[in-house]
Amino acid sequence: MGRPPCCDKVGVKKGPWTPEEDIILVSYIKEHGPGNWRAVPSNTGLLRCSKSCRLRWKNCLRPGIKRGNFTDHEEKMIIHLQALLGNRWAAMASYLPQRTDNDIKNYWNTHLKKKLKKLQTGTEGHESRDEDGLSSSASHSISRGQWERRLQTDIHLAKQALSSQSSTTTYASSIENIAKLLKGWVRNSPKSASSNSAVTQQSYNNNNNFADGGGTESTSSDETPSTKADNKDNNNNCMELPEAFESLFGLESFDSFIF
DNA sequence: AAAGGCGCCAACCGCTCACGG
DNA sequence: ACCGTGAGCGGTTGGCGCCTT
Repeated sequence: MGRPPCCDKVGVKKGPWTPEEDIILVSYIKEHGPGNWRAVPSNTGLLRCSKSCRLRWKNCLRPGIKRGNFTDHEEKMIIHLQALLGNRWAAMASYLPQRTDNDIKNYWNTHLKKKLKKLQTGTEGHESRDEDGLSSSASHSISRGQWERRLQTDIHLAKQALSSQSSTTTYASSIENIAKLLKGWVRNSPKSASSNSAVTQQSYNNNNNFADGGGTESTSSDETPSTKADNKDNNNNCMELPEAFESLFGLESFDSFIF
């Protein structure tokens, strides 16, 4: 007998998460706390593998996540950290607690790599760079010790910024995360706010970007988006989402988050 | 207005690590 | 010391929306 796959390929749902699934996951974690991911699918009835649940929580639902544009300060920190740590995204994320490793990785790959490449071509021949376009260990001009001191300063500043925001990154923040996701869903689904899960999921996932003031302000409202094969198995008895939200988080939560 | 290309990001995949038996 | 299992991590991909032609 070989080693069984980490998750049963049969009966495991893949693809974008629906609001219903998010709510189930968050309410489960509210009760049991994050961890023991193996038990999550069986205990919640979610047709997702443990990895998928962990990732969804970590990258989208957990409290305190900041989305949207990176600040100059964050950008500089990432560049510093990348020079110091290499592509250790999780380690970098520990210095930027509001950002996920996935976010940092994506930002590096889509923005910073190019930015640095441009800079590199601008200063061609002045210093050697690795394949990511970085100064090799960013070293020749300043010492590692200097980098680390600079980093410590940045971390200190970041911590100050964090503590000034909220001392309690509580479970409420993940409610807020879902609310923000739902906000996009509501905007895009003026007609069918309930059991048409195909519409629900499509609109929902099209609006996962809840950047500070930078969310996708799509106003398209007339078309039912195409249904993907993956969505076929969406059940028909899903709760109306605002209701589900409110029943989980309190009667007025939904309105207060959405409006 | 339509088509194709590009950018972005959520999610998946496969590997490694950590830990308990 | 070895093995099995779950968790975590980094690389990669898929697909949607926007932009350009």
